[in-house]
Amino acid sequence: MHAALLTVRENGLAAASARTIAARAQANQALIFYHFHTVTELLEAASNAAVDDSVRQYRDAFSSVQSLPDLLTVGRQLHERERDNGNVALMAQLMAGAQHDPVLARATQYAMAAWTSEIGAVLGRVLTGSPVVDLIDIDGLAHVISAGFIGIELYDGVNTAGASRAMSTLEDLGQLLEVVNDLGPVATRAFRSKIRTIKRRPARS
Amino acid sequence: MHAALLTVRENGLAAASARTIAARAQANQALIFYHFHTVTELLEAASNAAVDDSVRQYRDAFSSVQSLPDLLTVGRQLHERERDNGNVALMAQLMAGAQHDPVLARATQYAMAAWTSEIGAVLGRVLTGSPVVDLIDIDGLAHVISAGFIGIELYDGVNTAGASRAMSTLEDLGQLLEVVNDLGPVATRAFRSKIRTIKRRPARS
DNA sequence: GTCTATAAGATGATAGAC
DNA sequence: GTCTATCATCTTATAGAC
Repeated sequence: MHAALLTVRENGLAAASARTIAARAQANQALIFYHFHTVTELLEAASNAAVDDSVRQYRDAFSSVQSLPDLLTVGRQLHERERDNGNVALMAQLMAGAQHDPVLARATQYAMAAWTSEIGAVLGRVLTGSPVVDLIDIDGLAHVISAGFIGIELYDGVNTAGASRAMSTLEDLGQLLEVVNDLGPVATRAFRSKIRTIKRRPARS
Repeated sequence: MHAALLTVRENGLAAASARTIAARAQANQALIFYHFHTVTELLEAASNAAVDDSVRQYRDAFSSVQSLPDLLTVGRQLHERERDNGNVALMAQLMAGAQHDPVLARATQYAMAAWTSEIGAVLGRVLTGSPVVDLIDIDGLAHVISAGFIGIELYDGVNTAGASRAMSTLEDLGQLLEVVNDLGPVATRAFRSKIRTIKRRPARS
């Protein structure tokens, strides 16, 4: 399972054949089919275990978050570590393969559900009572963040400078929420009333 | 070229072999190598042509955009059409493959540069003078939007409900910019001063 | 559980006839 | 430019010895 994840992280899903993975593990190719039936089921088992492990590692950091600036700090640390150890690239590869493979689809559903529920819980705790929740759906925001990280990671492999700029801007958007969150009572009232006029004329179709 | 794009869109990059593409075009497999040298170079040529075509189609709509609400409307229409015709899924597949293939990397660089420069130009026109540019880098925002669409499209193949929620929230974030943009003079001043205090304590490492 | 051997097929790419 | 035929290699997956 370790060799399977290493292969996808370093060489991509296309290179993750039974023979390549087995060679990396110094094991026999036939063992993969004996233990996991198919290569994709091996990837699923390995991904699920890795996700459980990563999420468990961040549970403490998440539960200590009490404010939006806290969350931005912890979120940045988490993303940097997960990106550096290749887990985001791994997820991106699996998700691309998942578009046409039901087993990989199940694996990525599991991973995304695990992360978005964690992120959503923290966001909910930090943003309750904030004027931004009048406009922004918390659960939707958790999905945007998770999916956005995947997109930016893929972009990073193609245009590193552009991706790092995108990451900075994503953090700036978090700071924008922070600014709105901390407006004084007068500005907050103006903000809320402006939201109402926009909601009366929704841009969504 | 048409058959190549259809294959990637409908069956994924893993299925885009010379034989599969040629069969779809009712052509001979060997012709691909005669005309394009390799399969990935065929994909590059096809993708570049498709991107040029799509961008040209939207140039008029983009140039008519004069306000942020305009942009959100045009942006939503553009994304819906590009998603429905499979161009976003195509880009996502190519970008995933681009992580470990220099030719596909070149193709996706071309595509992303074409889109982000268009989006960045409109954003710049619409947001100049707005208080949000004190905090948000326009070019970075264009990259976030492009990469974000890719991520959400991949997520859509795995969790349709979650992805549609993410898309709605992305639009709500656009509306948040609109709200901030349209605050009265008093609230705008409060907003700008709050940005300054946050920038003095930057969250970025 | 782990190995060898092998089936049965797909793949990129080329040589050479037309 | 287009075709057939082919090579060498890789693929998943299984049968059967140990």
